[in-house]
Amino acid sequence: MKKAPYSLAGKRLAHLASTCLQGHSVENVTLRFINDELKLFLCRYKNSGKWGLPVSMIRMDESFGQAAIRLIKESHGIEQAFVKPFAVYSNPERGSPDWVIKMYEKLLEPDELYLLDWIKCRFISAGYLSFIQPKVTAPQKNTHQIGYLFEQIDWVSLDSLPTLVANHQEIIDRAMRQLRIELSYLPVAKELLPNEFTISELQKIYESILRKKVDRANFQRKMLKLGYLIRLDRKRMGVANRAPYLYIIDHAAYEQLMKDGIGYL
Amino acid sequence: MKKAPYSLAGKRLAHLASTCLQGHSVENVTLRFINDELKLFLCRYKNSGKWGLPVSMIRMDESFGQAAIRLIKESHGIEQAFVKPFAVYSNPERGSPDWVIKMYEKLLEPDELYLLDWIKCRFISAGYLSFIQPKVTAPQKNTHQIGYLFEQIDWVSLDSLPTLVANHQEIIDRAMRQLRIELSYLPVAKELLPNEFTISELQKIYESILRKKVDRANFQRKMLKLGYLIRLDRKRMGVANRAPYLYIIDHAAYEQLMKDGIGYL
DNA sequence: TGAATAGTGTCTGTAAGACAGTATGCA
DNA sequence: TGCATACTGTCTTACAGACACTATTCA
Repeated sequence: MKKAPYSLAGKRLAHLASTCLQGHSVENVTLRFINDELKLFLCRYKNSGKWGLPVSMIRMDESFGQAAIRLIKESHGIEQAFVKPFAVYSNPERGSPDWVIKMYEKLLEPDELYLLDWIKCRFISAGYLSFIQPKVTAPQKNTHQIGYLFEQIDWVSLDSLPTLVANHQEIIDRAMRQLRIELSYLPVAKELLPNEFTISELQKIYESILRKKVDRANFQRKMLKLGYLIRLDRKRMGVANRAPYLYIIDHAAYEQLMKDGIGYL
Repeated sequence: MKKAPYSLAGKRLAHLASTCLQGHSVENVTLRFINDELKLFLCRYKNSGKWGLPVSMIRMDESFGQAAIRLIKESHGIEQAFVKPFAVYSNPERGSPDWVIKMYEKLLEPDELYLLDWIKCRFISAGYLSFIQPKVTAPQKNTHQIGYLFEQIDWVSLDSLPTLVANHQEIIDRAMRQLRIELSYLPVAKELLPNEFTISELQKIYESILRKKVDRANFQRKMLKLGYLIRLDRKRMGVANRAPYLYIIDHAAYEQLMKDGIGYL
C-alpha cells in the first residue's frame, strides 16, 4: 500500500483520481466585456510560467458541459453561465500535455510521483466557449485550481495574447471563428452586457467579435429594427460626453431571435 | 477462464472489447443527394425492428472523427468523406441504450452474456454530420455492422422519418439546425453534388436544408455572383425539358468562400 | 406543336453604407 | 463655450423578392 500524499499537488491529484473520469477534460474559452472591450480569461501555470486556458477534469457524476460550468464557478464564483461546446479533441496520440506533467513533477514530492501515472494516458477533451456577465465582481483568487495550479490569472485583450501552452492558441482561434459563424444565434447581448446597457456598448461587442469597425448610425438602425431592445427613459450619466440612452432586452423577442437568427451586419 | 464466444454477435462484441475504447461512440447523421432530394442514411437494428442512426465505437488507435469516417467507409465503401462534429453527449446517466442491450441479449448465446458487461457503462458520444458524394454507387450490404447488427438500411427523405430509437430524432434535429446555421461555411456544393451539376440541383440542396422554396432567378443571380461556379459549354441532356447548363466548381474561389462564408439567401 | 423547365431581364421595396447635421452632457 | 460623443436624417447603392418574357429540349 502506498503512502498517502501530503503535498498540495499530491492531495489534489489523488482527489482527482478518485472523483474524475480518467483522460477526459474540458478547456474553457471564457469571454467577458471589461472596460468597453472583449477579454479572454487566461491562467499562468505554476512552475512553468506559461499561460493557458483554464482546464478541468470531468467528474464521475457530471457531463462535459457541467464540468465547464463548474470550472467557471471555481474560477469566478458564479453559479450559472452560458457555455457552448465548439470542438472535441480526441486524437489517440493526445495525452496529458508535457507542461502539465512537468508542472506536477516539480510540485510533487519524490515519493508521490506514482500519482502521475493516472494522468499519463490518452486524453479526450472538449472545447467550450463561455460568457461571463459583467455583474460578476472579479475572478476568485482562492479556489482549488488557483491555489494548486496557477500562479496568476488575468483578463487579456484578444488581440494581444501571450504565447500559450500546447495548442491553446489554435483552440482559441477555433472558438472565435465559431463565435463569428454562429454570432446571429448566440446570446451575446444578454450574456455579455449588464442588464442596462447602451447601443454603443453592444456595438463594441460586435466589433470585437467580428474584428471590424461598423458604422454607428447603421448599427443602431439595424439593432432597433430587430425589436428586442427597449429604450429606458434614463441615460448613462457621468461619461464626459453626451449621455447615451440605456436599453434593456425584451426577453421574449430575444428568445425568438436566437431561434431564428439575427442576421449579420 | 471464460469460454471463447462463437456466435456472430459474441465474436463481434469480444472483438470490440479488445480493440475499442470502452464507453465511447460516434453517431453519424449522413446526408446524400439522391433523386433531386436530400436523404438521410438510417439503419434498422436486428431483433428490435427499430430504425436508428449508424453508430460505432471508437478504436484505441483512432479519434472520434476518424471513427466517423471509418463508419462511413464500412457502410458506403468509400475512403474519404466530409465529416464535422456538431455535439457531444456526455450526461453521466447516459449508458448503452436499452435497445442495444436488448438486441445483444437476443443475439448472444446464454453463456456469452458476460460479454454484455463491457457495454454496460457510462457512454460518451459525439454526433457527426457527414456528406456522401453522389458518385458513390450504393450502400454496401456486406460490412461488419450490416451483417451483425442491421437487418435493413435505407436512404430516407428528411421530412418523412420513421420513429427512431433513443434520442436519435433529437440528434438529427440538432444536426440539421447546425447545418442551417453554418450553411454559409460548409461545402455542400462540393460534397453533395457530382463534379458537373446544374444550378437547379444546387438550388434543391439549399431548399432541402433551409426547408423553404427559393426563387429560381434570384438564386441563380446570387450564386453566379459569388464567382465560384464555372459554366461549361455542355448541357445536361435527356431530361424531357429544356437542357440546363452544367457547372463545375472553381476550387480556389470555393475554398476562399468557405473561409469567409457565403452569406445566406 | 405542346408541355415543362431553363435562362434572362426588369421593376420594386428594403436594407446597407456613407456621411452630414443637430443634440447634449461635461470640462 | 468648446469638445466629444449621441442621435437623427438623407442620399446612394446594392441586393432580395416578385414576376414576366423568351429559349430550348423532349414527348
